[in-house]
Amino acid sequence: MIQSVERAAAILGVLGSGTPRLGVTEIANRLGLAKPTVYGLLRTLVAHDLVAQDSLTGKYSLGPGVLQLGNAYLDGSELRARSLLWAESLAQRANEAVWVATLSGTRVIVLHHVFRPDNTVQILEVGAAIPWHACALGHAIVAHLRAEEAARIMAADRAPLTGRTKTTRAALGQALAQVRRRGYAIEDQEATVGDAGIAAPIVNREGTVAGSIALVGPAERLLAHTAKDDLIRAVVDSARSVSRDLGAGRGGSVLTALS
Amino acid sequence: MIQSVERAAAILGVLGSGTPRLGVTEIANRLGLAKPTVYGLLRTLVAHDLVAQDSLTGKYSLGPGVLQLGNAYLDGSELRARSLLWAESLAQRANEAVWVATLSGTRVIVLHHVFRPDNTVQILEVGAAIPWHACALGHAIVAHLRAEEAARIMAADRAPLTGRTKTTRAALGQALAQVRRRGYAIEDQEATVGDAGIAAPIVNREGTVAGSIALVGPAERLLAHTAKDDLIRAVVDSARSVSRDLGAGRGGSVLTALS
DNA sequence: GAGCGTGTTCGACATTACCGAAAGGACTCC
DNA sequence: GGAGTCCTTTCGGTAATGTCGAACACGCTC
Repeated sequence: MIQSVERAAAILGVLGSGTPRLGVTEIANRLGLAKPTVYGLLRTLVAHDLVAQDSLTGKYSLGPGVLQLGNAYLDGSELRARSLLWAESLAQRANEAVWVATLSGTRVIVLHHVFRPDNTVQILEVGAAIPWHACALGHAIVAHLRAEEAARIMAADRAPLTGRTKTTRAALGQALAQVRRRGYAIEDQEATVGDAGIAAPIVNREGTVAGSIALVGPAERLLAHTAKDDLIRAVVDSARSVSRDLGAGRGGSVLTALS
Repeated sequence: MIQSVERAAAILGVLGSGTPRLGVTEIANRLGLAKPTVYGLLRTLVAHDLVAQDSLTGKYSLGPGVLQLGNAYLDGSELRARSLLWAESLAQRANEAVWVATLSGTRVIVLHHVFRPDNTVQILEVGAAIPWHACALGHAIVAHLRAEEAARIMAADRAPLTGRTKTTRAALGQALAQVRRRGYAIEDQEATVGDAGIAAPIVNREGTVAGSIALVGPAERLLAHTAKDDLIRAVVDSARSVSRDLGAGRGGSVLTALS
């Protein structure tokens, strides 16, 4: 594990989380490093456009290079490519917004977002990072990880986003067990007040979770008794279709949970 | 300039350009490094989710972390934030798509994209990287850079994207001089066959170019004699408005060129 | 104008990452 | 089926490399 690269990545992480513009001193303090160390790393990152420096204040922020890389990631993402059509079809069938996501660290990153087909103004959430414990997308993924990975993720901090966010280890463990039993995850206003989610895991050809697909929308619509079961079926069907496109066999450990 | 970080950035660059999945050997060859060196760097990048490894083939690709960073960059971008409203208004006024971009290396990165307001299916180009010499957005920016920076960028390779792409130093120099004289840039099918662009530079509070804003659409509509002058005026007005919001003074070196 | 807060430069120390050579697998082709 | 040929990965010595303390230059506030 190369130390300086690790520190450079840590700097990018700090610049990417919360406050967008930081000084050398501030970054050095947050990472517990000497100022010149951080300065050298920053200069290198600036040279590669991964970090930009405000020439007036001297403070640093992320640079346009990371956006370019992010776009390249999306272009190359097999999960995203395979889910485009199924996500569209799920959105039409359910008349709700669809998100496809994958896990990165302890957060879930939105790879694809199909707007609810009703011509209202919606903002694109592609690239958004959501704490895994606060959304159905995250539950669907983490519930099917290998035990050691799941343990590592459970050990991380779990700050509540709304009054309904589950944060205790017991509550989350129980939720995950339920996801494994049922084959889908439901979240009711744990990430955003008013919004709920229904998600199911997507499996790759090795039989491990590659991500998840979810319906996201107002809780009263998504969880209404009249619609809920149909929506769940639609989500699970879509997840299975994407998994099949990714090459997952029928006998995968996760797929059996879905059937 | 820290060597290992530079090499890590180079690896990200290689993974982000063209072929999405590469092996250790391939990357090592392209960068002229020893295999174990690349391997160590990759392991570190994988640990931070900036790179992902296909556990079946062993090959590497960009990871979800870069997408998260790209999104964070957009959230923190002052240029993007200030241009949101003006871009929307420009799109309405011109009834064409609007792009806002900034320079990264020798390419122009799209920060914001307002669809043409006609309900047709369009794909979002945010994050796309376009060679500076092939688009009006790039010309508008490079024409107003400091001489040394402009020289550095002129020195880079200029591959043609269409049959009409200008690639000679003379032709580009002449085009840039024209941009400086007129205060806007026009491109006719140099990046994409059928599409043209009209762009104007955006200036920050220090009086240097922060990016550019452009109308992008079919050449026969954008460059029609009946509409062209109105569209140019609309673009230049928008660029000036965004610049003002960014705090640019009236006496800036670039702004004078605009008036 | 003194004091504090920046971002930045310098240089010596020893930590650190580089690379050659070789090992462990997977696949193919005879 | 077994030898050949890729591939990724591991090891360990060497010297290049990045780290950090102290000091500099600058802008701001009091």
